[in-house]
Amino acid sequence: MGRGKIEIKKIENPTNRQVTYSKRRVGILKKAKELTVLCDAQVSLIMFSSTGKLADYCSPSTDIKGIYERYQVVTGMDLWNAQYERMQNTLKHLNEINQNLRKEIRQRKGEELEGMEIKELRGLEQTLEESLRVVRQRKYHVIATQTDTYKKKLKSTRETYKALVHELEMKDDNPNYAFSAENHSRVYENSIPMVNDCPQMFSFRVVQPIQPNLLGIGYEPHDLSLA
Amino acid sequence: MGRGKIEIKKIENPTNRQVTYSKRRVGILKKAKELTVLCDAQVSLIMFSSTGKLADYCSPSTDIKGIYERYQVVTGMDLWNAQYERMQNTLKHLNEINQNLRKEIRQRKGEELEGMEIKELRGLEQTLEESLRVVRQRKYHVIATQTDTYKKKLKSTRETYKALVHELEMKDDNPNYAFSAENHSRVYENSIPMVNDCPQMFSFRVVQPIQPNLLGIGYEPHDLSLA
DNA sequence: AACTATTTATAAGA
DNA sequence: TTCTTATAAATAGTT
Repeated sequence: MGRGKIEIKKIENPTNRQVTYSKRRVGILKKAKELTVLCDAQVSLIMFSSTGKLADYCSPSTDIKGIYERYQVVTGMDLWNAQYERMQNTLKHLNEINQNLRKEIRQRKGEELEGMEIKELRGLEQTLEESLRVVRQRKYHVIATQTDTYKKKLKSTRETYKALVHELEMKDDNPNYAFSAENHSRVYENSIPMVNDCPQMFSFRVVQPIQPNLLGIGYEPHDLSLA
Repeated sequence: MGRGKIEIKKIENPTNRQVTYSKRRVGILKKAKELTVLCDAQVSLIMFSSTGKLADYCSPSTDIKGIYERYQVVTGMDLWNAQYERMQNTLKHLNEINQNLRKEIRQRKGEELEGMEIKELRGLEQTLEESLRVVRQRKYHVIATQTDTYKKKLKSTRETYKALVHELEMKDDNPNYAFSAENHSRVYENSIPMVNDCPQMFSFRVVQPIQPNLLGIGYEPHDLSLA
């Protein structure tokens, strides 16, 4: 489209090449814009001249980053840089470790034992026996500690109560002993939360368990009896 | 450039728009290629139609990655950050899951029980009891299967041995039974490999435990009892 | 950068 | 989609 037809091959004359680049750059940019507007398309055009000068266009409805990400999604192109690849590998590795950990848990739960040999089964059995021993020991320890705490609290509450009764008796005997009605009620209020602080201590043989969900891990207790 | 001049604004008729997109897409791609060749430029062109279809061109001297990296250098824009951050988050999340899985395993091993309440300890204890039960059951099953297999093999070997002895007795009692000296020696020759085929079957009850190693399964050295 | 002869792209129609 | 064709647009060579 010009005074003469030209062959599509590199223009060897640098000046000529630069002139043609300038003209055609304008042309293609215009085409890109028109395409965007006419056809409601998203277009990204990036050009580097042979001298390294950048010219670009991007549809106003998006940006280079958006185009780039969308391009990645559509083409499935990955490994765009070493870092990405490294992270991809780490991700894969972590996933594998996760799978193995999950498998170990399943086996410790007694699931998925099909492939195991006697040696392994015997080892697992012994590990579970030892674990069970430790858990039981710990449970008894906690129970003992809590019972102890409870006893102390109960004792303390009783003493508060006794003191209170004593105070009331004093007042009955000697009305001048009481400073005010306010003091009285305060002592009563304090004694109640001390009992309610640890409700499970009183109810755990009776009430059905609310699932403890430590770290999202439940061990599914069937009952709460002390064994 | 057509039968009539058109205004550069969105073509509302979808069919028309699609047709125009197809035509102009070809045109602009051609322009990009020509620019690349004629002017020795590096061009990247990415287009998404309004229906989301991708079309792209990239100068053969480079690739999309190269273009975008160069674009980043020139503009100072960071195109990788979004992607990087997303992966970083996934990585973090996976690591958290990993930690939780490890913690669950440790607790199932009876380690790290300090923070657990009675409820949880009781649940864990019951889970371990159940697991232990299943593992034992499985162990017994495997042992039973193996013992059974061994018995069958032993029985089969004994029968082979008996048949052999019987044959030899026949020959001793009635020399005519043998057709020739050659036959004799052949029978003897054959009998030797039959015994040697499975030497452990004969030595099993006599010799001190050379591990039978049926099916490649060995036992834990410290405990071979079935309980 | 401007001009313009010519080629090229493409809008509309089939 | 593809082909055709009249016409608009782009641009090569020139000034």
